[in-house]
Amino acid sequence: MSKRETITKLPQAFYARPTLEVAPDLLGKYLIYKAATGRIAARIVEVEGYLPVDDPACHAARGLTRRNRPMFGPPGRSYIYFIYGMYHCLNFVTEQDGTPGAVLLRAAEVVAGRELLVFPRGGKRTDRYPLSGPGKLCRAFGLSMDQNDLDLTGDRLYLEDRHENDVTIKQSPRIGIKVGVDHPWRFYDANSSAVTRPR
DNA sequence: GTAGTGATTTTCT
DNA sequence: GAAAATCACTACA
Repeated sequence: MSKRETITKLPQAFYARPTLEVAPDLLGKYLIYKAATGRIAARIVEVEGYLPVDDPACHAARGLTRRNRPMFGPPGRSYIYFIYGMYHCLNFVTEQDGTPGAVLLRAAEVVAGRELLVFPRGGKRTDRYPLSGPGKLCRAFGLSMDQNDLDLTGDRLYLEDRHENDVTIKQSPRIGIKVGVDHPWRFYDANSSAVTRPR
């Protein structure tokens, strides 16, 4: 306990900012999820921003739909969608209420609750299995549509600020999209080995 | 080691 | 009916 070790839950005001300000700030923060079986904590190392304007890759680019409705709501909530018939992706809603914007969580390092994670092939080789990818991450956490539109200032799913400053932030184009690739809105911690590997 | 493709279902046109 | 903010497996060098 040398320095300040105050751990604070990120307030709604943290999310109520432009997406491109929130996204890099998320690196080095900790994601806490209280599952039915216990508590999981992971350090965020890779995210992508999806903006309300000038972003054809954003789900909200074509207006409000049933799926992207949480993005149009108030900030500080979760937005989870199902894709490719088998994977879920977790986002944090940003911007003001009524303005669609979100940050996709792409990769994290588990620091607590590793034994609670769900892995492919029935849970073999759980050691050192990286949460490198949005689909993997949600599967490991057991996230599904049941956790969609949760309040991130609540107790079930939230982020902690542990005041880490040893994050080397880099940015690059986003991954897995076909339009809007020219926007470098992916942010990651260059010190982490859990970030998505380039193809 | 890299490259290519099947899986599988929700959502929107 | 087609596409989707992905992953893991298979084939081949």
